[in-house]
Amino acid sequence: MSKATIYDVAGAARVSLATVSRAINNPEKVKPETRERVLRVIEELGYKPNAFAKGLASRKSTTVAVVVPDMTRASIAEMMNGIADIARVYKYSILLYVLESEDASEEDILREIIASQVDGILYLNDEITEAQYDFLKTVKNTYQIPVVLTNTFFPGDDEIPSVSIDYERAGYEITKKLIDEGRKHIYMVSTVRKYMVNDLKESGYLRAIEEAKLPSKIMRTSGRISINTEHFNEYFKDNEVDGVVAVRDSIAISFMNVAHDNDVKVPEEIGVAGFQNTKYARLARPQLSCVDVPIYDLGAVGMRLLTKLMNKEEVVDKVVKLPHSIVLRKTTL
Amino acid sequence: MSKATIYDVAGAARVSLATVSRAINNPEKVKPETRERVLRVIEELGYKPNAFAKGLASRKSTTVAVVVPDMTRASIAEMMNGIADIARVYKYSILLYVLESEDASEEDILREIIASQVDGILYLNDEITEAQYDFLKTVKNTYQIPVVLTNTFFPGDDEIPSVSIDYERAGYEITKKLIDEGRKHIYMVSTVRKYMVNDLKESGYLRAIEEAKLPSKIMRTSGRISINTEHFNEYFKDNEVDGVVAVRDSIAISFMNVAHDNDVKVPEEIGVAGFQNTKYARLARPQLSCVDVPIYDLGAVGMRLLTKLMNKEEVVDKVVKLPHSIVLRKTTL
DNA sequence: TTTTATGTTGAAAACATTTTCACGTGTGAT
DNA sequence: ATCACACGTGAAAATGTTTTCAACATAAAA
Repeated sequence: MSKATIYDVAGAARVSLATVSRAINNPEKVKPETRERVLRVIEELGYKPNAFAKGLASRKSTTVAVVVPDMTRASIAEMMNGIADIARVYKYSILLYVLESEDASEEDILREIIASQVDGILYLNDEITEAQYDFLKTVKNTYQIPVVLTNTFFPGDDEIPSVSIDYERAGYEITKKLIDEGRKHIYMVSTVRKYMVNDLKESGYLRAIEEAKLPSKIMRTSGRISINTEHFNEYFKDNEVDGVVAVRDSIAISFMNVAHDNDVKVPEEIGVAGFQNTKYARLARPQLSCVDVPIYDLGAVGMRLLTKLMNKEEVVDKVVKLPHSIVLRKTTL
Repeated sequence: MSKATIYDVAGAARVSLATVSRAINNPEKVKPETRERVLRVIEELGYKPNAFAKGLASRKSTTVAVVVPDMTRASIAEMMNGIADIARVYKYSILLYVLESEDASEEDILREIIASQVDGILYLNDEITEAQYDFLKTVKNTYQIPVVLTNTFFPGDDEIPSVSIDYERAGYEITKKLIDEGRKHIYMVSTVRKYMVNDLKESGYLRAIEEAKLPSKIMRTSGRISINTEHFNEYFKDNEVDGVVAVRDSIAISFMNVAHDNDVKVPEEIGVAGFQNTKYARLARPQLSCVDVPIYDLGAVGMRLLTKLMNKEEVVDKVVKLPHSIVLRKTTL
């Protein structure tokens, strides 16, 4: 019952351990005839190499660690799909580390990851502090483990490869769209907590607004729906608004719902746009215009890049920006 | 630089390998004084036991495999959070296996999982065929690896422990709610593809409908939004409907949007309810009434159950049903 | 004082592979 | 005929732990 070992296979195939190992890992180094025989025995016995012994002896794990802040975010889940698909084709297993909400002794987790002997690390946080980045660099350098950042990057440094999109430009473009519709009071709704990617979206917004010599206004909100609602209601009392770019689809929709309750028409009186193109965007009424972020691809390309690094293939572009697009639906003119 | 081994620690602390190992794993078996010394050296050297060697020697991995069909589903991601939290407290690592969309040679994946020497398997599919279930049983029995099903179960067999909710009752209750509002033409919107959990929701619906001697009607739709829309529009032409229970929040919302386009008022003319209580439900306008499924808990409890099994603790309830609730918002009276 | 039990430690075996090295054996070049 | 070389194979070392067993010291019991 309990698992067959390489000894069993060697015995049954009347060869040495070395040959069995080679038949599996370097098929070209063993005579076709013998290989056949070994493979047949392997099949019969249902033999599968023990991953621990293999990892120990070869000092390779064919496993990558994927570090995520919180699975719940729609973007993370979709990225995981991309990662998993590519991981499968390159035969890597995925060790998943979900960071603890706050206290997050991240260094400890990284140490644990190192102890687990992964061949590479995929880091999926949409925010990264300088300290974290530096620590990742030391991990990379002292342990020689490739690391790639997905959906973030560290501005002004490309030591750690990254794949993301040009959020600044996306922010610019979507804002520009509202400007071109003739809107004059366009707000950006961002988050209280500072995320690097949201910062970039804000800069893009600002660039477009300044270029058009319009007044800029950034409104910060928590992610919580009920709080948002109150918050937005205040705004409708006190301000005139005819356009909103939100950093997330869900925030845009929240806002739109409040607009509706205040009897202002979308998109006639106010144009609304979000970021990401999640399922929310199509379920909203009216359907939401937004920046489409190729989330799945972000994951897939990130993983692919990591495989190259792990194989010590040469990579030309260490910081890759995937193309985004603007999808226009019913919340803009 | 490169990782310190147990030898380095033993050398520096002037003890044998065995003592170092014990200081880590069975602290009570080593004199406090020596233990101190060893631990200090470990700290200094930044020593972390090599996971492979450890796994090989102990024949334990403190790793569980989590098998999921598709990360994108909102429920899966949230369950992962619960799983990860519990895994962390019990010091288990998570090896993630995302099943390939279709061809899914599931047996192969399970073999791979076994080779990877995990201590337990958490299976998160919302559907399970008899063949799959049988295979899981043989895995469990021949390899002695505990398996637990999360958010599914196999009716009429409790050999493999499971944690889910009573979908039949939930279906009954939510339908009953619409009936109690005086609605007479209540439809259930389910999926074309047969999922076990959806079957259960349907039975619950049918039980309530029959009890009230009302006509029953189950409408099947794909999950795709654009197709749904067309489909639902047809219904509005040909049928009278005053209530809808959908098997997923997103389907309920799709339906509601179509209702809106056909100028029928929710909840006055038609009551709508969904399942899950995802973020969609609160973002919808009007906010969706639905069955609240404790997704996070499903994951957490499933993982906890698995830890018990792995530690060979006795478990009293092999099939656990978590409590659900009905959350009433604005799409019902 | 001798025996017995208890607590602390080290030596060595076990875990299941990969990989290095050396050894034939046959083949083409000199 | 000899040399060089490639090919196919096996023996054994190496990988870094845990665990069993025995040894030793010390304390308690007789």
